[in-house]
Amino acid sequence: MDTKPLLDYLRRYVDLNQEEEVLFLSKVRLRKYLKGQYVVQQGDVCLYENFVLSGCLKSFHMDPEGHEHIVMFAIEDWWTGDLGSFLSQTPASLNVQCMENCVLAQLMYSDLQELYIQIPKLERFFRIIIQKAYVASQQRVVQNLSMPAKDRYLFFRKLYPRIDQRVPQYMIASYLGITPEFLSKIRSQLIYEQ
Amino acid sequence: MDTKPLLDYLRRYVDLNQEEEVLFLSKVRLRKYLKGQYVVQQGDVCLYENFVLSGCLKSFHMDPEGHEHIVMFAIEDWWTGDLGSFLSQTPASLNVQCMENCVLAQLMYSDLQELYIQIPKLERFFRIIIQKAYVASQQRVVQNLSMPAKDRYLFFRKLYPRIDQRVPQYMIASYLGITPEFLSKIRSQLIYEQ
DNA sequence: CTGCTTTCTTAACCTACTTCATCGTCTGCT
DNA sequence: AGCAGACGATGAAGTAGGTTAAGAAAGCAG
Repeated sequence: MDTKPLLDYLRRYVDLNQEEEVLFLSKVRLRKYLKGQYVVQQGDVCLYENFVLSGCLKSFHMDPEGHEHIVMFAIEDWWTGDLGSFLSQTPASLNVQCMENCVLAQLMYSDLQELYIQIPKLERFFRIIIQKAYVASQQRVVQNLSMPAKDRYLFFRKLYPRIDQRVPQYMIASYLGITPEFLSKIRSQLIYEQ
Repeated sequence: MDTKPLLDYLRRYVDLNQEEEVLFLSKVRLRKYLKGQYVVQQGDVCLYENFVLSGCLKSFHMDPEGHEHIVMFAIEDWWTGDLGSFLSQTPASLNVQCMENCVLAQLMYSDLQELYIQIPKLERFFRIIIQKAYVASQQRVVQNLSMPAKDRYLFFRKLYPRIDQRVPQYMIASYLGITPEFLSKIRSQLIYEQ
């Protein structure tokens, strides 16, 4: 498993020379996780920003009653972690857990700070990542306020076609903010409608 | 109306010398808006990041059926605008409208880019602002998924004590994602409970 | 003070969604 | 094979929240 997908991703947003790319990669650490393992735990400081080379993860918040609320999924070519915790180096409010065996490319906070100094262009790169995360989150707020569950589910399928197949239904229900039973009902209704 | 509150805010996060502060302020433009005026309109590119010196604004998304969904409020010492649109200079998905006469300190996108070069420390400042906005947005996602309307309202009152008094109830309802009638029911229930 | 508009409340009825309980199906174990 | 545990489907009954419609308060112009 190599870091080519990460480089490809990087090159989409910022133009580094050979030397800079080597320096960047020297700070990247590959790490394997098994299905079920936690990459970030609620309450801990999120030490790494993680680029998914292979596998599938969920990030979720556990509320005081012990219910999971899935905030996002991540598969190949996505970033994951608790970005808020990572950026401010304060305790995470999210858990990030592997739903399959995963290979992640990890960037440590302190290394990233060094990289910013050595390769200022990277500031731009990470600003874009934060920005995209922010826009996505805000869009999700508006959707949860304005759409009924069925529409949110249809939107979800359009937005993440590859994830819909790969993730158990009750987790999609959690992502949508409804019960698995109701998602089941929505699905059977959608099949009937065709 | 002067820019002291903006300077105070700035100083909380970044340490500028006299010269840098003067340069920063030279790029800031004060502007008055009347009640009802739009600072940003859905579809336009958001040209300014706005610091509220006085007044009260709402940012909301208008859905295809013509319903408003309030994403956030802003009063003195808050930033407002469509941050996603501003950062990427793409069309805004939000409207920002004054609910009272307002005085805003505006920073134009191109001026901010220049400032980043002249005062690199400002990158840090704005990264923190984006970060805070992102964390708040994500927290809102989790809350909308996990809490019933009553709890969300109680949380809202705790988080924005000054805004609760200042904003008509039906807008708070829109922010919470419920109808004004239901908010009224919640409120009378809360009074009864004491 | 009067009348007009905008906001808030109340109440009856309706719907989207939840809860709970049951059953069928598919895994993977040993 | 045979069992256990996870997952999904379905249906009955309950609840959170929406809709509609009417009236009471409250702001504000004349």
